[in-house]
Amino acid sequence: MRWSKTFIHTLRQDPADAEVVSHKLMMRAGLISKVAAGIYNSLPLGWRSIDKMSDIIREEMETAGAAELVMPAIQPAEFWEESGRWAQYGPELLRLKDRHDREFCFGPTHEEIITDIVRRSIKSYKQLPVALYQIQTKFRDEIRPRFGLMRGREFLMKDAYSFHADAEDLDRTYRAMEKAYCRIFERCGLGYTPVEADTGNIGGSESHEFMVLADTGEDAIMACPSCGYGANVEKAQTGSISPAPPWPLAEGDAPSEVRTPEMRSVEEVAEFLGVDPAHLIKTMIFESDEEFVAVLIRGDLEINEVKLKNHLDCTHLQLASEAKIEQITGGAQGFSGPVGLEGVRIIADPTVMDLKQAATGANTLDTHLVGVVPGRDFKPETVVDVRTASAGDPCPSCSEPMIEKRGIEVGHIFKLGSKYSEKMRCTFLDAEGKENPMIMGCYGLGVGRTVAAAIEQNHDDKGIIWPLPLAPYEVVLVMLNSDKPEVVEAAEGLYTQLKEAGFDVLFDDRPERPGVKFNDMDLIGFPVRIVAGARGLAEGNIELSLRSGGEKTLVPISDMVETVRKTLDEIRAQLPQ
RNA sequence: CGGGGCGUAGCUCAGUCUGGUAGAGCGCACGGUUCGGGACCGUGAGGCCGGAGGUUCAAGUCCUCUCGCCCCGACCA
Repeated sequence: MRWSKTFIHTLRQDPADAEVVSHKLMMRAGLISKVAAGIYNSLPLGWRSIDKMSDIIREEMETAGAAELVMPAIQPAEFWEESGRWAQYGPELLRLKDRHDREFCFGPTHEEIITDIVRRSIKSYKQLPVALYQIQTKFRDEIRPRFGLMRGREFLMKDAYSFHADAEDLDRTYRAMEKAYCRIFERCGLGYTPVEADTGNIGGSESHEFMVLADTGEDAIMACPSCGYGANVEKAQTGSISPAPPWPLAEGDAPSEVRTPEMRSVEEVAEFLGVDPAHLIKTMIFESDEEFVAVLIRGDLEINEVKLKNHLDCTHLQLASEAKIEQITGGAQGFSGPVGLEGVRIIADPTVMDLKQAATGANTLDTHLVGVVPGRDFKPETVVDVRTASAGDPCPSCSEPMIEKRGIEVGHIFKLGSKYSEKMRCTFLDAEGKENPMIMGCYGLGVGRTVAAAIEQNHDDKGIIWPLPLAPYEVVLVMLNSDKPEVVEAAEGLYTQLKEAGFDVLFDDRPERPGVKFNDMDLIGFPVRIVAGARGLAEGNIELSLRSGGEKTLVPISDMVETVRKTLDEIRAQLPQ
């Protein structure tokens, strides 16, 4: 392709509305442009990278035994009503009506449709398993889209679904998908880590996320350097947390009230009372779908809302407002406690119940209770792990301290079980002639997000440094001094040769000044650069260099095709095939 | 939805506090000089100052309402 014939428009400055580096660079390099919040054009250059990403995904999906299909973006509400998600899904689901007033949605995911497809055709265990995938545009009306392709509302996703006669068979496909995902990210040259994950509102039993490691990642990951355990903080377990230090105050038969004016934070209260923050019972009032709950955690720890949400099995969960807290506890925010608290369920983290003596809010303004004994002075309805893991906590499998990393969730695989197949009666007859719901898995991968993550991980202050497999063009041929006929002749000739040799090459044939061309070349980040200019050609040479670094080499024009081939082979040799 | 910020030329921004007839740099067009790391000189085109109301002799600037965009939180590929 010739630069003059395609559509590449780079920006000199960072766009005002871009914050993270991948977003800035994708805009500046002319890969994407914005249409509305979270909605982007994929421009020719950007689309080439996305297309290459898609092809890698296709190859690995086929290897994993999945067949490609495409389902509609617009889906009738009836399927969603069948699965129960029409009511469950919040405003994130874009709902629309056709001219006959029939209800539809723009698909945020395709469990319902795929389940319908499979239930129509598959009737016997002999026809299982089935695995299907598509690469298709999704729409999720995210509360807050951000960071360009990192979290768009409209985005390209690969979603695969598998159907099985039993859990063991699902496990085989799940492992095959896990492996396919690893290969996809490895082939792109990305640093990633699979982690245990929460299933969110997709549902199911087991789930892993694939995280591309990047400081700008939106997700926190707890990882164990010694045994390799890794989990999203939302999901992360910990080994046993060290107990609170010995209680430094006198022990009584009942809690006693202490005035603590204006002291709302754990630190303030602990210091004032002369106890450790770990001696405090932090009491948080949450509002879920239909009720309020009081959640207790040790003062030095944090509540994990995802764990709590899963325990409560609710779709919405938020901290109660100040007014509600006063109404429920009878005291002001910051002075809540479990002693004498009635009318709400009390849920306690095990670390709270381990306390021998504790201090907590008295449900009265400016007052705390000390000498509180869990089990004696209050009894929670349930004791369950609702703690957020943090760096330094012991690993749940080997007890070594864990570290925290940040990552971009580029893939997420789930064991769905029979959640959808039961509701939608997607069943098969087993060898005994008995009807069973199929066991399902689903496997998502953000295509554009992975490309954005690749940039996040591969750039310098001049621009993108594409991993070869995702580069919009593997090779750029830059023609300098286009006013000199001998240069034009040589560059045109070389371009023809490179094309005929089958290389993925872009020919920068613009009559721009050298500085402009060099800067664009660095910004876009083509892996292999060939520069043809009067200076080198005077000696019969053309320059070759790599975006990733290293020296420029002078290559006789007649050897260039062979040199490019060798260079590309060397780069490819570094990547898994 | 809660909190914060921003909408002025194609892009990045000044001008808004203190009201007085619209600015810069880049880009674009034309002419000239340049030509291996975003050149220089000259000339020029380009604006309903996001939109609607209001206050005022006068509004980009003050007030009210709206729409859009960005950032922090809850959601997620």
